[in-house]
Amino acid sequence: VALSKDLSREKVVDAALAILADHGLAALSMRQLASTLAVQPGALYWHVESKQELLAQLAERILSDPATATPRSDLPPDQHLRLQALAIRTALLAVRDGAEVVSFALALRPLEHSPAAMLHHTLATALPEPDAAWGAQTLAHYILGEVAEEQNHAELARAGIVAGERAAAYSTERFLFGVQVILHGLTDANARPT
Amino acid sequence: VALSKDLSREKVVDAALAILADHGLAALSMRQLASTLAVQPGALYWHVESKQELLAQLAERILSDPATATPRSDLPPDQHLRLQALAIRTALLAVRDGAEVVSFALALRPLEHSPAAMLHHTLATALPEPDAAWGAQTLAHYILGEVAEEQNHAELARAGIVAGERAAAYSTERFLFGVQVILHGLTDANARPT
DNA sequence: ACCTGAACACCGTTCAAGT
DNA sequence: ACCTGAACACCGTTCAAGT
Repeated sequence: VALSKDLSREKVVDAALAILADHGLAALSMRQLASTLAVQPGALYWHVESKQELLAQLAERILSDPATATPRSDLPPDQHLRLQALAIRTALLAVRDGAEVVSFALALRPLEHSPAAMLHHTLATALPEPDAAWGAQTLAHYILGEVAEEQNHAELARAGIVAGERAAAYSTERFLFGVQVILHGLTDANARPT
Repeated sequence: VALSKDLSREKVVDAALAILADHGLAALSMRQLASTLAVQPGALYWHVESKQELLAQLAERILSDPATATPRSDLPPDQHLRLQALAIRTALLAVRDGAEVVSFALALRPLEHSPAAMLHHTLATALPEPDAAWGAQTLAHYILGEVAEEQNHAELARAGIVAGERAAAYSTERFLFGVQVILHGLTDANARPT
């Protein structure tokens, strides 16, 4: 993407994000990344500690969009949460294997704008603890799981390993059904196990 | 594990499961598997089509336990579902990286005993379609997401990449909270988006 | 300070050739 | 029918040496 020399951490992450978006996680190797930047593989390690850390950087980038573009907070909490969930899903879908990269990064270390933290911010205005925190985690799991399945399926279809199938199977409607189920289950005090 | 020659598909899967359970997914390479079986790497490909297919076989093994040991069905559906969810979680936790292997396999191809199908069988006795089917998927995502996070964290802690932390963070109680939220949200007709 | 060149220790998969 | 030997085309990471 940037064919000139003089690497920087930013250029490395930019180029990596471009490879991820265009060709997916399987195509994102340190060696391929180096060749895109017209540089030897070892040069990358001056700017980034490891491939794991690079993936964490990519996850921050992917999540920075829905984190900044937060919808107007004058809405009732449940509507606000639906918009947030949709915004997170859209951001993950915008990059090939986005959900897998974010899931991996979340396991690796806390992220600046984790989905659970974003949702918790809103959920805390409507629920007591620990319901708000646990509910945010449950919602975040659902979002990442749903998108990861959708994208995994898309990757395998692209590789010709599974049938292409109808695109309607993973519709926004279905996604919102799950969000609605979780939100409805949360907004009842009896949800806590006794 | 089986040091004698005369390979078979079963012996290959057995040995692979042993490596997975003992050392995790990162240690499960075809070459390492071959050396465990005292055989050349190429020999494996006579008995299994690819590493992907081998992982799918492992997923079937992991899930065969909670699928057969189905709890008595004379219970009310919600109690039955809680026991099923716990049984699936236990089976996934029994093998290192179990949730990740099952998630990958589910993306690859339909499994004999997929968590969603097992849960759907019970859920269909209490809900109309498509609520039962979508609800089963939502629950399955939650279970896999919860256990995957727990296991990913454990793997990274084992590698010394993240702090060990208190084990109480991922307790059964927290898991059941999420299950309860989803079940409660499902058992209301208003859960469907309008 | 930043990058090259070259190596180390690995991968999954294929396939002629042997038995 | 089943396995070996050897290759093909890759990996992530390190590190002396250059500029």
